[in-house]
Amino acid sequence: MQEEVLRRIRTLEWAPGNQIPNETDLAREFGCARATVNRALQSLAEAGLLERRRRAGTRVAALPVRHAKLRIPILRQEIEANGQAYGYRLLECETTPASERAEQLFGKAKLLHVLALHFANDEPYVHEDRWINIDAIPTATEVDFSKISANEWLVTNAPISTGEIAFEADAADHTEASIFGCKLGAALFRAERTTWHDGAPVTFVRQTFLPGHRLVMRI
Amino acid sequence: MQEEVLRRIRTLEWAPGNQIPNETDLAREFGCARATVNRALQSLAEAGLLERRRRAGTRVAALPVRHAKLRIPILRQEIEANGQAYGYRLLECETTPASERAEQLFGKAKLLHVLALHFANDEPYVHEDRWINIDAIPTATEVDFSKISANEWLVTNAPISTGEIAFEADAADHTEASIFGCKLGAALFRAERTTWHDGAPVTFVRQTFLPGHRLVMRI
DNA sequence: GAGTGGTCTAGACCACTGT
DNA sequence: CAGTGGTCTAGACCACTCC
Repeated sequence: MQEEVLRRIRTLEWAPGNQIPNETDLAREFGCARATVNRALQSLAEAGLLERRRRAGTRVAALPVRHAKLRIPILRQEIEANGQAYGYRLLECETTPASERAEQLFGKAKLLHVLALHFANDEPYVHEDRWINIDAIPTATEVDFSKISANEWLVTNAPISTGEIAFEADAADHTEASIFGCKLGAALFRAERTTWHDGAPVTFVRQTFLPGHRLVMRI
Repeated sequence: MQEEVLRRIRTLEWAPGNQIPNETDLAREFGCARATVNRALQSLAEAGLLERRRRAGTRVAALPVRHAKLRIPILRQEIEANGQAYGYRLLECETTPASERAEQLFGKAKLLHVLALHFANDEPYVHEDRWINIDAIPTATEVDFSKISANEWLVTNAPISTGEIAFEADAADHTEASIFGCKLGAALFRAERTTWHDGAPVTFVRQTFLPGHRLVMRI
């Protein structure tokens, strides 16, 4: 049923921009209940292939905005899924005044600053620079982040509601060059993630990956 | 209903790894039909917050793999959505033997090679290097890609079933340095997309963004 | 084998919105 | 205001899988 609809879209039998029959008619044609048609079409709409509006009906998306789903695993899982041995080392962990960047986000909140390295087969894989809002998660000060990565601890101990993740390319600074053994200014892949709970920022982390890292998604 | 479940997960009232009541019980508790509970829980499972298995029941994900949805818009839409004027220029378009990289993917297929620039407010925004499998889309040879970008033409004229997109940071080569007015070796953000239809590769495109570009997603 | 989620049906009412 | 999708109910049967 959903596959037949997909086929008609893909073969351009139902061309981009065109309206398709309404749910009741499709239900009759396929000999199934309207609820079944509804689920199938909603799923395709969510995937960006259809555009649905009440009264206006359902159309094949003219410029289908494809959606890719990005799995954001814990780094340990990502590394172990690649068949490599995971390692972790805490570099620095202190309550400290916010950097300029962190202050923009957190304001005057009390912050914990955590620097750490994640290893794959004993090679540096990610350099992590994290700020944690102590006002939002007071128990964070009692954790020994040399034993468990902030990455994993937060996942199970911080109630998180929304977040944003951004990716960019940037030049390696002195620290990163020495960590990854690359040249100063080499192109590195960065991910910056911010999470909020109840409108308050909980943590901001900048993860810098080893040179040559690729982020891959299926469409 | 879904919100109440979400609340219990977020406040750790239902802690990671713990089993939650089954659908029938929840339906009774919330005074709604089981189908309603089912939809709510399935939606949360899709978001990575719950893990569901028949007979074993539903658990709060121990290490919730968060999913971010990446919208992959047509470049024109992306640029215009930023309130900038979209521009496009074809640099080169010819049927040509595959590059080493392209040959890996397409084998001996007949290929069209398209080089183009996308502009935002007359500034170079993306450099696009694309290979199109003519055997898969014969009509591509009849299109004037100086008038419409391959990006937009393919979306409405190529039946696409699956795809993969990868992001990486890379050093600017001579061409890119002169296009974007940056230094040789500067860090640039690249996206490489491959699409297939019926198991055959349709197109491979490498898009290189202007220095400082960020890809942002909500979680 | 029994209990769980997965999926369907048939029907109902509602919310929105284009005409 | 009429037609569309959005969502719910109550019930049924099935598929899987853990015990």
